[in-house]
Amino acid sequence: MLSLTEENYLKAIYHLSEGGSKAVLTNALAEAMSTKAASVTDMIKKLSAKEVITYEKYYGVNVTAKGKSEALMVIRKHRLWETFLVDKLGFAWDEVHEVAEQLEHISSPRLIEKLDEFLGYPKVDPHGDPIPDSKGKIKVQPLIPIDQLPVGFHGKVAAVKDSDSNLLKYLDKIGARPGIKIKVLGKEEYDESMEILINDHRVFISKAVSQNILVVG
Amino acid sequence: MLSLTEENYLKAIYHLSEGGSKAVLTNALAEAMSTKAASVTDMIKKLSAKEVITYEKYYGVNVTAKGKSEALMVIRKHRLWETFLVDKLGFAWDEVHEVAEQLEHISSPRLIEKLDEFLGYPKVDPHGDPIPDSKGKIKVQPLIPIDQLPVGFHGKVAAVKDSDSNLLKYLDKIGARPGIKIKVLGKEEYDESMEILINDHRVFISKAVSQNILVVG
DNA sequence: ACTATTTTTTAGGTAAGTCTAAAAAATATA
DNA sequence: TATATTTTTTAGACTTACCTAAAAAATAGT
Ligand SMILES: [Mn+2]
Ligand SMILES: [Mn+2]
Ligand SMILES: [Mn+2]
Ligand SMILES: [Mn+2]
Repeated sequence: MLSLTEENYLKAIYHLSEGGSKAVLTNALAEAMSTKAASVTDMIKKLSAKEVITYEKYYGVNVTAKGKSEALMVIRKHRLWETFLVDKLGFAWDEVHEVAEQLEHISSPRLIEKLDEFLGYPKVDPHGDPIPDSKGKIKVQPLIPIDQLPVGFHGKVAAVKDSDSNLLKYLDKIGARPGIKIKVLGKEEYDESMEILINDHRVFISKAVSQNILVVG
Repeated sequence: MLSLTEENYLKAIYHLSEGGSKAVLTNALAEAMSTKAASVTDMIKKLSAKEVITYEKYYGVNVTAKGKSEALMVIRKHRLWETFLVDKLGFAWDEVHEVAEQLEHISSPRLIEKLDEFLGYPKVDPHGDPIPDSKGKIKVQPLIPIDQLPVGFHGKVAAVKDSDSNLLKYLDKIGARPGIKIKVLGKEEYDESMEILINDHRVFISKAVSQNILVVG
């Protein structure tokens, strides 16, 4: 149905529309896809013809119900493969994203159901991101980056941003993994750095780090 | 280096050149790729430019050392994935080929080494085909289809042809799997059908079946 | 309200991989 | 050897996904 490229565009549109209720704009999508606005306009016409998005000229695009379902299937595959790579093959969590970007396009409903079963029907991927079930149902929890939390807050790490490999390496080093207890010990107004208690260790982290550690809101 | 399409052409050329020492002809390749001769001519120019084959106009192509190595890596991936699907995910051996055709193009040296380790460094895939090692070394045993064997021969099934899903379903039903003992009980000259002893059962099989069951020559 | 700037779309073009139809080369036949 | 047939290549065209440059629409500034 959708080509590999179309799947990637649709996934990007879905992610950009998460949270915000506004339409996804051409330039934002071009930025996300590392491509040019003209290419985006070409592609959104195709996706619109395939009825996975609605498109109004100059006003951006919205994902349809059909499109959301297809996007969630790609995301399901991505996160199941990441889980496989970490849990079964022993990959580090900072090594899986690029490979999962390829594996998410393998087309075989049977494969993904068998993989899900093999992994024990995981609810979240190695970075704490929820895995949509076979019907496309996803548990959306509002997550808050810890840089926005007050001093004294304590809870558990729910997820981390999985975009940057070097960030993930550092988060792993300080023990900031999903499920780990975390407490905000202090905040520095000047540079928005903070001191946290994690894994029974006091750690100072900059905002560049703290905005990538998420707790349930 | 090579695109998905180029990988598929190269693999087909490699398979067509196996056994025979002659150059692979345009029409044979077109047939194997389910495409037209004109498309093949275009592609072999590209593969020749990338030095994975040598090409002489009107006389066909040959795989270079570099090309053989690249083809064997694709075949290695295909067979490791088939083994994963059967051994770990519980696929039947007639269900894996199409999915492996997709998975063989995933590009990640680390992934394939980890997968090999996870599977316990298998020597053959579910159909008995040898899996090239990480250096591209493959154990080539001369295999003979049992329709060419004399009455009275006994040995073990080494491999089966994995091309047709319905054939594989039937072979599985009569128990013709790699490693199973087999004996030729009788041959009928008229239609080249034969009676074999397999799995302690006498089975009559037509040539269409017997030419797809292979033993070590 | 009228420019100026930014954003988006359109126009036209490229590369990969495919096709059909026609030309060229190789092979088979008489 | 000359002709007929088969095989292969070339020519020209289509689709997908991309690009640059120019036009059009929307937004911002005065
Ligand atoms: Mn990821
Ligand atoms: Mn992830
Ligand atoms: Mn196969
Ligand atoms: Mn096989």
